[in-house]
Amino acid sequence: MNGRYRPLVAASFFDRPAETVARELLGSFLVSDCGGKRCVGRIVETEAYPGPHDPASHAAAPIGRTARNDPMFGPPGTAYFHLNFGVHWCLNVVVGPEGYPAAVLIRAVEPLEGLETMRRRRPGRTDRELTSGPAKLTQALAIGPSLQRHRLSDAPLFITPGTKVPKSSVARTTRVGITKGTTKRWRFYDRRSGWVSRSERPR
DNA sequence: GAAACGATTATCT
DNA sequence: GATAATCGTTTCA
Repeated sequence: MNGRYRPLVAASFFDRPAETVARELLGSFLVSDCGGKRCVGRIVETEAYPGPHDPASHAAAPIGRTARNDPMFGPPGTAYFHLNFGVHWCLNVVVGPEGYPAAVLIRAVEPLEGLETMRRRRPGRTDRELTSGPAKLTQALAIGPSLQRHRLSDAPLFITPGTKVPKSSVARTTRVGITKGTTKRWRFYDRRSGWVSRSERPR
């Protein structure tokens, strides 16, 4: 059961350009029942990786389709988990038509429900540090590559409409931590939230 | 505070 | 063999 949260309609919402989905995902709720405890976060920061023309994408044109990026070619509304620096798992939502590699990275959420469980999973952290980064939130929600290609309309990990972020509160910047495609402003966040990862790393 | 840096491993050249 | 869509600790001001 999905409890009191109603799943998004996957096809219509996610089968659109990554930039559009990244902006509109702000304010949605990410619900995880993994590990037997319900944890809910409001999505406050995202990044778009819109296709093969994006040199920063794991599916950039020179790379093509490989074992690692294959989930990005899957149907819209499914999960793509990738490992970063050998240690951190990050969650992406696959968007656009099946067969076309595009995704939205979920960079930060604001804890709404299951705070005690998240604190137990990330001991010694302040509440702000629970979910204010792409690999922090996967730890707090106890999610990872066992959910590779999982449909994000189904338990135990799904996205629901949540509360809409007004246009005036949406900030748009360049993406964080990449070395290619650094001029594109494909990062979106809710400027009212205290859970946004501020790390804009200079190059 | 801000900035530097090491961890740790799959993936691609 | 180099690199990477990060995090957490240490170091310095």
